[in-house]
Amino acid sequence: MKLETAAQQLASLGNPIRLKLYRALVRAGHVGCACGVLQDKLGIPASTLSHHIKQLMETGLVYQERQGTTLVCHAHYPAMEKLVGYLADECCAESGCEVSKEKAA
Amino acid sequence: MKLETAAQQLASLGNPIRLKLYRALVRAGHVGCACGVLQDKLGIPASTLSHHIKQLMETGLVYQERQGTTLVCHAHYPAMEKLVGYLADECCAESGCEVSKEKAA
DNA sequence: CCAGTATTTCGAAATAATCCGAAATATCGC
DNA sequence: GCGATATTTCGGATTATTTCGAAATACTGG
Repeated sequence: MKLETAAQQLASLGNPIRLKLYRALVRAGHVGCACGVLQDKLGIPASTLSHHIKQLMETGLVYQERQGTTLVCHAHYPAMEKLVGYLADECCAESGCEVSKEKAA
Repeated sequence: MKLETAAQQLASLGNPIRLKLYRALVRAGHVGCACGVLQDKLGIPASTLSHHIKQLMETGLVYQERQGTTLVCHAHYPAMEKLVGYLADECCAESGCEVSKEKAA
């Protein structure tokens, strides 16, 4: 994974609205969540929400799928796994933290 | 962990220079790395580097410790573990991804 | 306490992000 | 194709981030 890509994904999660939005999608699981529902749930204007969803899609953390007249948003789990892996990758190589202990086990 | 805190930490990692810097510290392990060494390693002006280190310290991902005349920077592993945990927390509750399989095991 | 090295603060310009209303676009069922 | 519903694009004002040189500050060793 490229550092530049990871930085963009982290930046896209580094905004309270987008993080809230992303976590709502993660919680929604594989059925996803419609833009309109997210709008109601988060209580923010449609144009602002659309802007943030777009950013999350550009970094590959979220994708959309049309179902009838609505667009359903999904968290792209593999992308998140890769990102977390990238962060944990070199984690605590020398300090023997929990994460590295789990890796060793 | 507060969403606001997580967002700030993610944002602080969401910049190529800071991510590179942070990963250098992670790789350095418990011995850490002096500001001056980081400056040479990353090849960026001291004032810019200081600015980015400050941001990482404000979010709690990095801390400094004085050793003689130099300031040594350290990655704060527990903060990273909490952040990764926050992201993985609700990950794939319904989709059965790798992470949730590991959690179940 | 002075010289020397290490790091931060200041200042200021360039660039980018955030926000949201209004208008535009997309899709479906009929 | 028309009307209804859903979502995005546009415009632009406001605020925040990034950058780095120069000056200021912090600390140690002697």
